[in-house]
Amino acid sequence: MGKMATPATLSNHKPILLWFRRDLRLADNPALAAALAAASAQGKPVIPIFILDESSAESRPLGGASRWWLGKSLTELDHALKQRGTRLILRRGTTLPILRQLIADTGAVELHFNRRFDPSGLTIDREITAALAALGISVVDHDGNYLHEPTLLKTLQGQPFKVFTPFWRRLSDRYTPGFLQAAPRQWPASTLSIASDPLASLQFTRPWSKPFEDYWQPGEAGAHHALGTFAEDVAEDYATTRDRPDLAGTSRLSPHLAWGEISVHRAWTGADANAENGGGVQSFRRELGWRDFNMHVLYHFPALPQLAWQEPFRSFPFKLDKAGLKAWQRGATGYPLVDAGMRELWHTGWMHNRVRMIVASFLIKHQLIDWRDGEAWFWDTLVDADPAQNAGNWQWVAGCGFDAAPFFRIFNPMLQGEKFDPKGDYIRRWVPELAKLKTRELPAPWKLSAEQLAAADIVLGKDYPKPIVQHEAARARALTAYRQISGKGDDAQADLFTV
DNA sequence: TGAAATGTTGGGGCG
DNA sequence: ACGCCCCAACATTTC
Repeated sequence: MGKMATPATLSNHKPILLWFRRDLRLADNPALAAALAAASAQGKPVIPIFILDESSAESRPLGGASRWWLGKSLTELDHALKQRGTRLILRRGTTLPILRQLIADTGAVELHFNRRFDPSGLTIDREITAALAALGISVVDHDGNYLHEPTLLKTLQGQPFKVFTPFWRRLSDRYTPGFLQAAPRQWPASTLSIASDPLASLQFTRPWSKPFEDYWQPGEAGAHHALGTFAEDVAEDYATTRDRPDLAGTSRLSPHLAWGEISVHRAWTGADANAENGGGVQSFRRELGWRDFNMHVLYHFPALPQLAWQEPFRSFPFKLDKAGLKAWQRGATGYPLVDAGMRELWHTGWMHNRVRMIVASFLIKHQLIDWRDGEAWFWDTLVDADPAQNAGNWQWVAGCGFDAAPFFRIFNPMLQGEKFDPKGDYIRRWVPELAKLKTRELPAPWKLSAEQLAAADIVLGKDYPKPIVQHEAARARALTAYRQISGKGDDAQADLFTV
């Protein structure tokens, strides 16, 4: 019993599989810790694997920016494993046959992973668990990705939460930091030789993703570095600076959390390195709470990425406007703050949170374009794209989700610029053709005189687009459309297509 | 985690 | 001195 030494030749016969998914880290990883503990107790090797499965009908292919990040992150993980004497085994294809083959090739008897709750992931995991259990494999899943897994929190009536604030109250009342454990210093020795698909074969590059390297350090080390910077320099004032896209006022942890390069428990506890960070840390933890809430919502409403939660919105009179969608995607709406955000997204794979709300509101409410078109664009271009966060936040802005912003809350891009980019630094950075304008001239260049434009070397419609919609009219049109679906409108025949 | 329209108040200019 | 008007500042309501 117990820790009796086992000859290495025998031990290799029954390895333990450690299946990485969106938890690409060695520290604070319950599945990893359990696999290593079992291996150590039984003298077995541990084989770390990652499977890129885009085969199942319901699984959504990764977006381009996510692919770029994943390739980098897997490289980092493989590097960290090599430092410990092993390496990451990569496979691309359908999960179950790949696992079956690995088990047949290695004689593995045990599989560990951290639970996930997105619909396609859940489907695959249930299938795997049943199929491998039938083969006599011990499949062990772990709690490693959320503050509270979505299966744990229910209202007093036993229902899923539909409103964030009570959800958050319950979560933060009950929360105690979950699994935290330093990365292992070494890996169990193994003589197994297992083939791995080369990273390049997984096609992780996209033509436009090159500049991302200037802005990000994917991988576990980069994640911890980002948290350290946040705790030291940013967290204290986070409650206010997080709304300022012109400042480095956010954590920038979202892609690291999306790929699980850092544990959400580590982010929770690590944010208050300084005792003075109180208010900012509370505000940051609330954002982590939104991450849990969105997963909670997706778990209980799996159609979230495709279907409005609130039924009246399912018949919202969206416009089919390919040109308008393209203008939004390219950052050519003629509204400088909107365009700045869309260009930041394109160049860096990320957009400041407040600006995300503004550009999303603009697409849905000013342009009357389906929120799912925006969701799809973000899915392709965000390095932090996550099925729950992306869909949940788009439905929130559209006003059709759980606890959503009311539809009649329509952002005014000019006002938002004055409030949250008061010196115009953010607009000037991402829309450099407007850089010579005076700060008060920046939010609405179409209102400027010929002299003002000339002084800044701008020809409107040539150097920078004219606005594709007119704010006041677009706002009125959105409210009309909203009244129409909410049943409050007696003007159902109102012309929604002339702004 | 809005904005605009509408309502109220109070100081100051003015006859 | 007083009432009247204007309007900025603030508050409330509406979308």
